[in-house]
Amino acid sequence: MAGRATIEDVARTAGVSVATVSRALRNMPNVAPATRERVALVADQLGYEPHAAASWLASGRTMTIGFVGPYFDIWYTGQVLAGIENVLSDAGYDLAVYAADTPANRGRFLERVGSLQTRVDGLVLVDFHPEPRHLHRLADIGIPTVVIGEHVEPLPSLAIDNEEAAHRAVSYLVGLGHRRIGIMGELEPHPEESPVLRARRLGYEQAMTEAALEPSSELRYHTPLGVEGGAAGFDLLGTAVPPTALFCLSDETAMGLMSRAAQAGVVVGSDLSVVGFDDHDLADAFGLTTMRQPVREIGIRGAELLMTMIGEGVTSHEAIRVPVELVERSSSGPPVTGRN
Amino acid sequence: MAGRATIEDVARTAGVSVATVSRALRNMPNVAPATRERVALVADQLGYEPHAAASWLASGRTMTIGFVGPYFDIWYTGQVLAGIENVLSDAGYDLAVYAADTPANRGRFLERVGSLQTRVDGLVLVDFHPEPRHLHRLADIGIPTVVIGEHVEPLPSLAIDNEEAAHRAVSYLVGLGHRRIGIMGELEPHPEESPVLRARRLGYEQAMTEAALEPSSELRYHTPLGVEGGAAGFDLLGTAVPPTALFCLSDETAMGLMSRAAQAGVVVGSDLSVVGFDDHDLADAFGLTTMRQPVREIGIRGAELLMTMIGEGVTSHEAIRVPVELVERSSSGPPVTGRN
DNA sequence: CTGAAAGCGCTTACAG
DNA sequence: CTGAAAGCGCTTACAG
Repeated sequence: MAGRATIEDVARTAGVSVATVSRALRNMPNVAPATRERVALVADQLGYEPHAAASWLASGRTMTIGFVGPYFDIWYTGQVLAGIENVLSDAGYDLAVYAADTPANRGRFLERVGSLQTRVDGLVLVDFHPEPRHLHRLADIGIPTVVIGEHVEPLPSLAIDNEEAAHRAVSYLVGLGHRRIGIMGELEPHPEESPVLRARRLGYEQAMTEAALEPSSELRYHTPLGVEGGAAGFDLLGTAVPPTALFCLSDETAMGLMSRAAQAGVVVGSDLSVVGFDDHDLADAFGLTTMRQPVREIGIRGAELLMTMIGEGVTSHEAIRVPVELVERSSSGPPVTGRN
Repeated sequence: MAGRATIEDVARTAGVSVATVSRALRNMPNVAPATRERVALVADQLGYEPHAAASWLASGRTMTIGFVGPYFDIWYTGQVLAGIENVLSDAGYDLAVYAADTPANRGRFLERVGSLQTRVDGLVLVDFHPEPRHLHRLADIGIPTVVIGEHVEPLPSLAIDNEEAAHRAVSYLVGLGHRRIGIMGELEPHPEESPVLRARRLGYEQAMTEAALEPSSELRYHTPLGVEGGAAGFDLLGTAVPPTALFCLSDETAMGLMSRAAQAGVVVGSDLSVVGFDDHDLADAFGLTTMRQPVREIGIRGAELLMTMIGEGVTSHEAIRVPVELVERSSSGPPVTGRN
């Protein structure tokens, strides 16, 4: 209420110059111990807090990192965000979040991306899928950036191998004896199919082909990702010859599907095998077989990489491959004999 | 790469003063249309982006809102955050997020809260539970603040009536005929019991008492919130006389419990009735009866309230009560006759 | 409608 | 080890 104390107030009452206050408070070298103590004491008494914008303007450092990600209300984003937040707050950085879910939001973000240059010291891009021209834009701006969810040269990145993981999931179903294996989620030619989902679809197709199975279009079930999408997706199955197994592009899709299947009397795990993707918190509760990706760890490692880049002023170009693990649960099993 | 363009560059090449550039670009009155156009054109050509810190320092406005919330990896927080982000980005505000989950984090936040004065134009506190001295601190700082999740005078707030909602949930179970109704979640004397959870517990106790039932300590199952906690909580039930119904303090707890129960051969909905709290995305898939709170809407309304306060420079003290709805699904039903 | 100038509160060479 | 001073890039009365 009495007005903020400024560095000048501290300097005056401590009987030193503002330069000395600045150095003392930031623990810079070349300050006499006694001086440092006195300044700290006075600053404390006055309740002095440096004005972020002023120091930022003078130093060029913002001590904040930008997080650009899809929907904040999905499980995946929350996990990554939590991991990142943890590392950054330990390192003394603030976190500014930007949603880039809808095309409109992405556009808005890209328009403003130039302004980020003066707003953040670094950037984490989660599932952002920059196009080449956006990459140029980002490169021009020159903010240290880490990409999560895919590899985008020349930026450093952390990502799983979606194609390989999907291939493994489907091969697993093949190994169980399934022949009619469907795929469910956002699929081409839907415009929303992201590079991540495309890679998973390709892995599916390749595994099918390798097993001499036809990834026919009948086995492709296009539905939005998410719980509702999965529930709706179940209704797409009710045609002539249903699949005996389904590879779902996300756990949420799989769980939505499973719940609708159960309502319809379909026994998941025998009538219909389901494999998901993510290892959502509730996947275990659902008995869902899935491809586990260490989402939270990805966030942590991404943030750590960014801190290293900023701290040491180095530019990384490494594309880190994060392992994915098949977690077998009760939603998958051999096909029921006598059927199919 | 050629170095950022500054307002001075724009002014020089447009042949006007920086003051005029500033006014023109921010659509302030008293700029000749022709001038405005020319300035805009030049700014565009030069790729000019105002330096956030400079304008912030000069104007005192940061155009960013602080979000303080618990764990970013839980469903509730993600929903609120998504709602808020939406409103703020439409209004042209940035969002800075601060985790205040662990006591350590809360402490760190409170220590730094003074510095927020110069970092954000407003604050949203989600389930933060400020103590009186913290409130004073916040009041001293004088940042427009909206509280979500509880009512904290004199700050404006949005919250459900946790006690009433819990009361309703338990009365519903009573109405079904249950007598041994347990409560599960984080319970006193556990130090982590938040005001929110306490209110739910009180609602439970009151409903029990009103029904002439004893909320005995045997019926209190203390377990961490979350899926794992619920699963672990099931094992606590296996004692002498198990409850026929359970009120869980969160849907995640309820779902964890249900999955473990199913594994153990307990039929949820008849052997054991379960009512949760939240209406999680997956509650429907689980057939979970629950108290639905409009989480995302709470975020949206909170952000809108904050925008109004900031935009119109008014201080609100309203404590907005948000309605909660009982959603009946298959996890609850009358107790099995012949038992209990 | 426009400009000159002060000022926002720091940081950082530079000089001592 | 310390201080004087320039400078970061804007905004905002004030004067015209």
